[in-house]
Amino acid sequence: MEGPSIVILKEEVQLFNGKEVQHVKGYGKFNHKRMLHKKVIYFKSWGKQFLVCFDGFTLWIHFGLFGSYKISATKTINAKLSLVFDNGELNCYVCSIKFIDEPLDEVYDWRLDMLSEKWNPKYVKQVLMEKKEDVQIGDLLLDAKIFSGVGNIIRNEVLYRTKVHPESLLGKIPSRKITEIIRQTHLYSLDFLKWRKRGELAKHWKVYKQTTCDKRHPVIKKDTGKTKRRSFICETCMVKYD
DNA sequence: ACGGTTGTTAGGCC
DNA sequence: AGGCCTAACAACCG
Repeated sequence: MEGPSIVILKEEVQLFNGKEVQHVKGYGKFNHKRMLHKKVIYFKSWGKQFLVCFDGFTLWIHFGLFGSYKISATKTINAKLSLVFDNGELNCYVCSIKFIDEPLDEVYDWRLDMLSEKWNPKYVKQVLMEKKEDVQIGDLLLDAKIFSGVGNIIRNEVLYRTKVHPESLLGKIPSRKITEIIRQTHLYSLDFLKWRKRGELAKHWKVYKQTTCDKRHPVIKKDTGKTKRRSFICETCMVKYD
């Protein structure tokens, strides 16, 4: 699940805002009692991390590659975590769970969360430029500590939009291009959010899982960089800065 | 039916 | 110390 999907989850659980947890269930090995009979103060997110805030601590949930959730409904598989309220329940499947005891402002820099109102492209660039020059931009876009919320779909589509090859090296990409990439992670995330809500995300993919690009050039599939994640590349349209 | 995957962390090894 | 690698998670889609 990428950042925008977590924002949608946050919107969907608003009916539990301020509500007391009646039961805590699930096979996850964590302290269930910690949430029992406690009130949810609010829900937050930082990139792909979903945060359920209680008085004095936060429940951290990450859905990773296989995770999913249901609200007031269940799947056939067992829930790792189930928070039951008097008006419904949140069921989480195949996710990572932990507690955060520090204040969230000490743990998270909201300037890096592309779907936060505090998102700051200049600051993102500053953090990005502290990285080594020979690192591939494709790898950097998957660094959740820089591009919080970007996943493999957003990464591929942003690189196609900006016409930058994923194997381009940070130190070789023109500064303006870097700024454009950063700006597009934000803009594409907003599009992702809009399209996902309409259930038409895949319809708008230009390269991700495509065999040809907009201009009908072939799109090649390649596992790139240290992250070895699937990249979709139009060798004609995209420039490799190396 | 089975290979691929919208992702991250933990831990071992050098 | 820190980079690099792998396993784990264990569902779902085509």
